Amino acid sequence: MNRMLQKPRGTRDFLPEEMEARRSVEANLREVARRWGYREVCTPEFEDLELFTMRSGAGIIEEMYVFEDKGGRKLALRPEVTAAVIRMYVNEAKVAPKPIRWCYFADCFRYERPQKGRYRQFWQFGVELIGADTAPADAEAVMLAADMLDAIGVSYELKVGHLSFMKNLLSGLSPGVQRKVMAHLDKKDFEGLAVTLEELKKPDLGTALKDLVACRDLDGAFAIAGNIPDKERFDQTISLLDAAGVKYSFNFGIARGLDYYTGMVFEAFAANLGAENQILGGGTYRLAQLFGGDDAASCGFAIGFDRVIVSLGDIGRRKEPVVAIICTEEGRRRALAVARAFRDAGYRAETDLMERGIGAQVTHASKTADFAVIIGKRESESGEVTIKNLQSGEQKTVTLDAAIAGVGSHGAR
RNA sequence: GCCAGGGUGGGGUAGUUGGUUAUCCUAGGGGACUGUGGAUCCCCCGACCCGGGUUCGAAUCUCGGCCCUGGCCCCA
Repeated sequence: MNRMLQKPRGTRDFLPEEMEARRSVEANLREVARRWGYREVCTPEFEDLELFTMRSGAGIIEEMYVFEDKGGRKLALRPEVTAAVIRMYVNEAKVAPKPIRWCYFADCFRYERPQKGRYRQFWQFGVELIGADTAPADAEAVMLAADMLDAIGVSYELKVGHLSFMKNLLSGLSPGVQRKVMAHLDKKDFEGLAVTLEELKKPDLGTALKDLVACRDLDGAFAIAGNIPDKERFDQTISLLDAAGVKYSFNFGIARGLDYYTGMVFEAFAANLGAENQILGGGTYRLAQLFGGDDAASCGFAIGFDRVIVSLGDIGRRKEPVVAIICTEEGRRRALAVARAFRDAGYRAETDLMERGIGAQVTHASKTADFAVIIGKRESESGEVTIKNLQSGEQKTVTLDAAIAGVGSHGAR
């Protein structure tokens, strides 16, 4: 064992079985995105450090992979994709017809302590809806999120909230104090909250905030926080979600990302994941202006792909029949043609490369394949092939076309 | 950054009052054996996470580090 060749902390290797499972989930997500009109984009794996600090502040440098290139540029491996997509929009696509519907599947990097569902390299499947500043746009993002999670079969709870309720309650406070209060709420640290509000001589606010966080219905939220500026739009969004039959509950305590989210926010959680159980997060935001573009309202979300995979547990990979082409030395050339015929028919066909005897080839095939197609001296003379079903053990000598048809009529292992 | 539990061939394991060549299963390669060898038998391959300390001698005791699993914190 060579210690120099270990993989870096928080990264993973994926064997073929895992990759097949991951790709199958990914394909489901892609298919849902496609049906809703979201087209895939791709941005660089690393960007100017500034792109991320502009959005989220210098504090996040601690949690990023930051490095300097040979030209002395400060760069960072992307910790998320939204900022890059909006940069791309500003750079390349700000005159594209609105709304813009984009999606991405990308690996991201964060320098954090690995634990269940948290890795230093992880994948996100996300969508961004740019340029539609309306209730139907907000509703579409939530509906699409629910559709995607349903499509991959993960069991989840969807929470929808709106930042204006909390902003309403906190409007009298300075931004710094707001941030402090938000931190208390985020941790559900109501004792610390009470102390902070006592210092501000606003003990009543604590009660209202606590009620709001606990509130699970829309009327109640309006009663606690008063009428928010976006009331009409949020009402409309909610009525659209209800009409579409989306299953969700309200949570007006969703506080993360107050920095850049502007209105509706939503999150989804899986029950069986332990501490890192959030599998989706999103909301409406405005970033284009920050990156030098015209103001553009956006709404988007990202799915924590690795957490979804963990939550799904053992998922079946796509089943496909595997055909082992077995031959003797005199049949080898013809075996190549037979293999080609199976491949042309769309099947996965593998030939012997170890120059083993027929028996050993059958042994090997029994572990790795569903069918063995044998081309030896007898088959070469008759012009037929012998096909053996490796599960049932039955075999027969038939024409090549019949053998191909036979594979098609049976399932895989 | 903090806490707990771990780390023996590719996978799973036995082995600690310190003492032969580190056990077994499995996987992989080869042979017996040039048409079913998917069986049987035999052979091969291959490990004590890294480094320091104690000792005549360390997988075992000790210190530090690395990594894994889970939790805390954080979560754009």
